[in-house]
Amino acid sequence: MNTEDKALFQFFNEIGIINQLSSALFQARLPDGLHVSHFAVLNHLVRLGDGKTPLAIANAFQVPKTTMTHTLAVLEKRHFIRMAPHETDGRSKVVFLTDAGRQMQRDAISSMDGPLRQMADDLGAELFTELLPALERVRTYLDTHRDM
Amino acid sequence: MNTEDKALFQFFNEIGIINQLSSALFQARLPDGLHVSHFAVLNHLVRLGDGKTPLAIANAFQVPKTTMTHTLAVLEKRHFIRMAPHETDGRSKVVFLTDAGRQMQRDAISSMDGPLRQMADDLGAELFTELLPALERVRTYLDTHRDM
DNA sequence: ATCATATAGTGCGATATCGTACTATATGGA
DNA sequence: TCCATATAGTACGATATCGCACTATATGAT
Repeated sequence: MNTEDKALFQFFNEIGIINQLSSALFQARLPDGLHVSHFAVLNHLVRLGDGKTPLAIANAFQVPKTTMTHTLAVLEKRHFIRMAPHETDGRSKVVFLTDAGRQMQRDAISSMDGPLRQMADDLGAELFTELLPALERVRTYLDTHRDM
Repeated sequence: MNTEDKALFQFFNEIGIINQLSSALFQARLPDGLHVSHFAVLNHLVRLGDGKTPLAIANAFQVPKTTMTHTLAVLEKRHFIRMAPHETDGRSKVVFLTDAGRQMQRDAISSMDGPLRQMADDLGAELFTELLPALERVRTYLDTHRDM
């Protein structure tokens, strides 16, 4: 492992730790025992629109479809989403947000408002905005090289 | 949620996705069904030295101590580590790497060599080295503001 | 139209993660 | 010394994640 490799290795190490710390932080703030993975799905549907198939959502998060089946079952039991049969594909389903689901997403977002603002104050929002383009490059690359 | 908050939110979103994608990538390459969390502990002990207590390791990864108990039990069953009583504190233990554990860490490292080099070639190693200082700032901040 | 193959979703079992409660030991003050 | 409190680790149960196998439906070739 040469110097370049070490840098990349350390990069993913930092990513992992930041993910762990920030997830724990968000988790502690989320209302009503909502899990981060549940919020992520609600947020995805709000941002990109609902009516997506379970498989499409699983692919978006790069998790196995069995995992998404479980997550969606929890969200449905809590009445944050509802599942309908797919219009043209009898094998498939489509996922819709309920009013309660949209409300929960808003509540979750605002529950994170405090920590986010604190971080922006302490570290400066530029730090994050400047990192974003590079992170997006890495993310896009990984997304298109899943079988590397 | 204002524009600054949105940038921070998107930042942590990117971090989460990159973590998911890179973990999946590493996981698929790790030898012998080794889990990423197991490798992380072995790697930690190699890099920072063994003889640490389970609690110290749990704190380093910011996971609950019960999680670390489980992880260490798996590593011990596989003979990658051994646990010894603490010299001066009867409540505590210390964790040591075995030769097999050190060997497994080396094998795991080299199993990731291919993808890492590929990424360095495709994206440029500078991309990662330039991001590192900022990421370290964020990580250190989160680490010292766990109860935010 | 038939059939081989691919795809969407689920059931099930294994493992990882985590919260709560418990035991054993340590520590500091009366 | 005695005791209240804090700390290290674990047992146990709940949930999340994931791989494998299965069913139902779709698609494409003949």
